[in-house]
Amino acid sequence: MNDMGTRSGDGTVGKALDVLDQVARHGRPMRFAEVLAASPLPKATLYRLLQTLVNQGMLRLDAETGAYSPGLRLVRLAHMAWARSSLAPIARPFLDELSKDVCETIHLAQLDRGQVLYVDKRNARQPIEMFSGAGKVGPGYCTGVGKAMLAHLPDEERAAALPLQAFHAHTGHTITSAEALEAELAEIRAAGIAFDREEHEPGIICIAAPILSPGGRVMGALSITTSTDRRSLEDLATLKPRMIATAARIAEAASAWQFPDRTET
Amino acid sequence: MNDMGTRSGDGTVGKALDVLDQVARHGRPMRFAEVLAASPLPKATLYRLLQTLVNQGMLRLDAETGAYSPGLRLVRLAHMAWARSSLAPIARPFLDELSKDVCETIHLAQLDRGQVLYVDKRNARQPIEMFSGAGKVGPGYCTGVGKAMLAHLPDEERAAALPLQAFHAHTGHTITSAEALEAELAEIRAAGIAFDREEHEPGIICIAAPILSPGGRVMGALSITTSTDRRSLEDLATLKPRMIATAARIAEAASAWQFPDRTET
DNA sequence: GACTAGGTTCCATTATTTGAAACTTTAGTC
DNA sequence: GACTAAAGTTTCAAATAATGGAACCTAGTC
Repeated sequence: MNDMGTRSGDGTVGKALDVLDQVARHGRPMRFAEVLAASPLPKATLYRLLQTLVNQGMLRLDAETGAYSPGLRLVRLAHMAWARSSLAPIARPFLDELSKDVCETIHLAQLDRGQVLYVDKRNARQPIEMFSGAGKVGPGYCTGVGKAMLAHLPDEERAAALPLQAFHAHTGHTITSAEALEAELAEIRAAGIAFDREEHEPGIICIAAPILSPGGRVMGALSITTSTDRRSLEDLATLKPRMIATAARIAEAASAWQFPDRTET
Repeated sequence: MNDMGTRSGDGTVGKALDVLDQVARHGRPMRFAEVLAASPLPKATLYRLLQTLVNQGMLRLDAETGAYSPGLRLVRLAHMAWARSSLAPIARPFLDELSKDVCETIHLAQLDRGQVLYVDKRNARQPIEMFSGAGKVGPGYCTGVGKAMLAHLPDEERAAALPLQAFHAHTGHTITSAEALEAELAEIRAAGIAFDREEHEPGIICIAAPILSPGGRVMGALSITTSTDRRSLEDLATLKPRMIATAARIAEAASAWQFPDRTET
């Protein structure tokens, strides 16, 4: 039972996926030398790994520039992941309804290794942009959905997730220590709702509710985001019952979809 | 020399990705025994591979049921793949414009191992369903976009792609042999446009144009789909100039976007 | 309570990965 | 255009990690 960093260590496959992540995370195509510089692996090893990944369609190697970018096979795989392992398909009707009522940006998120993974989104007015929402990642410690989810994690998992937070001070309101975050999470747990008080971006606030399974496990969270010049925090707070109710309905739909009847372990 | 199926053979990583595909392709969560039955790998090997994939977040193992489903890490990775390696972000404004003009379903697709991978979509009227389009796969030999892309593939790649086609007779109009398809592709190449004449679904027709790079390489294709009771094929054919023009503009935008900057220290 | 099928672990064997170094190609410079 | 540095590719013996048959659990069944 080592399990120290939860990350790499799973042999060749782990290394290959690390490389894949590396290339995917980087904002633009990477040349071999760039990947090499960013990786602890020796030249030859990296070279063969990249070759394999390209061969498998997980990476694309531009013939002209010799640069690597994430491959389309990922898109294919993710479609299934999103359609089957995320809350998005289940939550869709509820988000639609909520979106029609409050004309603000709505996010549906899940937790992935301590980070917020947005799986669906409704914009205030515009037609929905496709992947622009789904797949995007955000910090856990300074977003409404992130804190809502972290707050309701079992102690053990929360303890594992906190060290993964960057605690970068995006604004003057950002929580920048694990201790302060723990205190905030306790409050959130008690209140049943979380707020983002301009902790991620100045002028941007949000209210977020966790989506909890009947057994009390966090499945995800949803949030309504707005800006300080449109609404106040107090104003947002009035949406609390609405949020809680929607979260509950999503949770219900999700567990109904899972298996007819099954509570905790 | 070997290269028999272009597939697996890349050592452990290849095997792991095969397993991942297996689980993702399957419509619902798979128990260990199911995966085992569908895989050539021996029990112990498969077991460790699945463990690794779960550990890496590529698969999710439901603690209650012991069933595997695609993991959320894929969604995260795919977001980057879609945003950076697909035509979708570049083509978006052009699709929007086209969508506003002709009120029909529009698809943007790319080729992935001989299959059609839809990367974006505009519905006739409804708000866009998110992943419903992006990530979905379809057959190459009996869709407009599929044929448009196959037609413009370099000989060598086309020869590699044809054997991957299923040639299943979805309707009475489906092309069911490689020879017939080759003939059709030649025509498409000459005409510069492709049609789906109820080859995939009865009553559904479409017009599709390839998106070709300045160098003549296929980058993707776009299509307008409708049903026989709304429009005729002749009617659709009138959209040809519009399709070609839009495809050209997307190609232009894409090649302009290709190499924004070059070397770096 | 014995049986069976699904799931997990063991461990000697073997194949695969490894990585320093040599080599080839490409891009940059004088 | 020859020279040089950097990037990219291949080699090969050593070492590590993957393999898979079989034994071992565990939970559900008759």
